[in-house]
Amino acid sequence: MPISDCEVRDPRMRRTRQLLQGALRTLMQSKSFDEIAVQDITEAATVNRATFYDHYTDKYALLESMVAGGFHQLLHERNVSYDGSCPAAVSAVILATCDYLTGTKAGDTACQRQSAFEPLVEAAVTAAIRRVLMAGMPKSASVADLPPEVIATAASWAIYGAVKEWFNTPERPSAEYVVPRIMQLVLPMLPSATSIEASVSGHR
Amino acid sequence: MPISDCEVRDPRMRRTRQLLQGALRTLMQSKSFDEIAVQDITEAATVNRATFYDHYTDKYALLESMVAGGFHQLLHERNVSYDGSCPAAVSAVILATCDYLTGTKAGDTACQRQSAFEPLVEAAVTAAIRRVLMAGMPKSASVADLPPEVIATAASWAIYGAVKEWFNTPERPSAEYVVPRIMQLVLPMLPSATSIEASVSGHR
DNA sequence: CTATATAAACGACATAAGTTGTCTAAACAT
DNA sequence: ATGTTTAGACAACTTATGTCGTTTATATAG
Repeated sequence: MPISDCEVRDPRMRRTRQLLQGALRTLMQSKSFDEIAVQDITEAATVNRATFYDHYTDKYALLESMVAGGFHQLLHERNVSYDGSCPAAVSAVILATCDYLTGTKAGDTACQRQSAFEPLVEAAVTAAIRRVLMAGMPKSASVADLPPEVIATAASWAIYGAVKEWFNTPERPSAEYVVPRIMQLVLPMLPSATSIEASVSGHR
Repeated sequence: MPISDCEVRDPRMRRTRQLLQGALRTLMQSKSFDEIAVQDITEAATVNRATFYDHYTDKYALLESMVAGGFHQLLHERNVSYDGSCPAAVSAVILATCDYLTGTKAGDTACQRQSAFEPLVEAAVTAAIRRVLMAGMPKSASVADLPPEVIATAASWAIYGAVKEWFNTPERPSAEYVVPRIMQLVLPMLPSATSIEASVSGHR
């Protein structure tokens, strides 16, 4: 039973996990994810195949941890703190999701383009988005008599779904164009937005 | 290369595919999906293992086609026509999604409970929801200057995400309770809802 | 009813996935 | 510095995956 990726004290574990992640990263530049065997990864990482299973249950788990890590880093680079105010954070998260899919940030994320639509990756990304939304949400907030968890999940999936569809659009407009529009689409779902809506009471 | 599931003329193909689906259904009542090998499925279906690959590329493809079929049937039982008016259809779809996850309708769907959260299944369900939403959406409609495809995807993901989170809630309320609330959460995303909101201009 | 085509059965094969147990080496506390 | 703890290397093994070619049975058209 492999151990969680974050908070790995032992430098040996850090080392091998980084080797494995780096190997997968490299391999994904030439092959698609499901063409890559565990053996390929371990060979590229100069790590024994059995060792792989000491860290991840399978190659999907490795991919998932890479994605989660990459996305979190992307958020961090954009200074999206987990306790930021909601509307600004939402905008940043949407933009980060766009960047993540398009792979604007070379290096870390470029390789993930091909596998971006693997359902497992999607699950990892929505989970990351959800975490941000939950953090930026007033505790025990409810929009339609629904608990914050439900709202956060729905909103995170909506964001990812919208960005994904945008990404798939041929001749898609720029991220700068869609981000505010997706935000407009999603904001009504979020508690702070409702209060804004209530206070303004007549918009545009 | 296996052929699409719908419109299979040859009764031999129908037979074997039904056997395979039934076998997976049965097996999933005792094992979780990833504990099931292709060999297990074919043995239970009294079908040669090689034959399996004449129909599905792998066990995930089989699962996906089962899910899509089951969900569509569930919608059909609820008389959700693909050209129905939006608000009513949305409510029905949300309810159908709840039913699908809880497996209220025994037989077809009960077995899928355990694997309901497999990302691949989720992708199949959201795709099915999206199809309904797209059908019930005025062509070339746009909410926030976004194309209907983006809206439909975002909404379908939001619906599934909300229902999923509700389903995971310990001591969750009844489906009858959440459905209208999830609807309230999601409707602002949809074109017909915006017009309603605009006309009412002061809710509740 | 017969001929054709098409699907399933079957066996065999190569490759990949996981598992297990032992031994070695690196980390870290005292 | 030393001993205990824990991770990695390695080999061997079991099981599962996916493919191929041939043979047999069934469906359907004429």
